[in-house]
Amino acid sequence: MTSTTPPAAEPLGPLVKKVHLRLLELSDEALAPSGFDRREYAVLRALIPHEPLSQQALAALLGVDQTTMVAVIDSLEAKQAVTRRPDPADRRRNAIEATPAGRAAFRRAEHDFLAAERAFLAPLGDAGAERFRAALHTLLESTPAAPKGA
Amino acid sequence: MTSTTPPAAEPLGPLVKKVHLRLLELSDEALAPSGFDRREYAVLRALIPHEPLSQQALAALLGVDQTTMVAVIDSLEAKQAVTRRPDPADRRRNAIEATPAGRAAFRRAEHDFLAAERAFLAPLGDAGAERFRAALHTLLESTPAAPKGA
DNA sequence: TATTGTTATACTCTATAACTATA
DNA sequence: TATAGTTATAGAGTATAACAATA
Repeated sequence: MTSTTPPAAEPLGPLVKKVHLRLLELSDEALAPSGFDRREYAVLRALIPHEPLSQQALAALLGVDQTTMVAVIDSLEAKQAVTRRPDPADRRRNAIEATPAGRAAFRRAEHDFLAAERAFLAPLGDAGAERFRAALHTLLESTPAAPKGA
Repeated sequence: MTSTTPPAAEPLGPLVKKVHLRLLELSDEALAPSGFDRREYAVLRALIPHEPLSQQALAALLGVDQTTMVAVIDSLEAKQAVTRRPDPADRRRNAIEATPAGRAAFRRAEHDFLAAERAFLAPLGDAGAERFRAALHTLLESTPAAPKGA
């Protein structure tokens, strides 16, 4: 049927959720060769331009719990992608820093990851992809969105 | 390079996730007066145009587990929004049907829900909102996306 | 034997609380 | 006293497995 004006549009929530789930799948696939999972990738991405950072700073940057960050750093340290050492200025803090191998592995992972994103957005065309990204930002900026604690 | 070209765009996954979370908040707020939660609303929405339906049919329509559906129908039945009765044609099945009160409550809930969606999309403008919705559909249709079991 | 609905169980993810060591 | 990191625990949400009734 061509002239179907849908009497009831599909709710936005499930629609966005499906897109999100698909992105999670694509991200997992794209990152698989690197050996990093999504969260490790996100931590490296946040860390590398600003290292060294404390675990607390990383947790705040990514908006995740500190207890979660402990586990991610544990894992990245076991993979020798980052190092933990006491911050000389405040020895309660851990100064997290990427190793050279960690930085190189991240660059490779980022290359694959960005390629997967481009492939995902390709059906929208260049302009459409830009509009889509911009729309997401607009929607987020327009809604204060209680900061989780409130 | 000019100093403003973003060297690394924010990954799409977290961006879409934030939009999704915001939509969940808005949906909860919009549905609060009705007394239905998001899942109950989704079941009523799927049920009412096609009732009666079996629990299995509803679960398949919504892409959720059958065990989850049991709990949702339990809850809707307790609120006297739907009735369970054995399907005469196959007494293993439950024929789920909305009560008149359930249908009326759903219509009110849907009114509030759709208004909340419109308000959320308002910053994009009418055309932008349509493009955004269309982009979501395009992205989903373009990616086969392993059907969860595979 | 297969299927619908049900219950009980396990698993994942995340948040909360309590502990330590530093400040 | 307060803070960074850690650990242990509990909660929400969902999936898996086994069971009863029916086909």
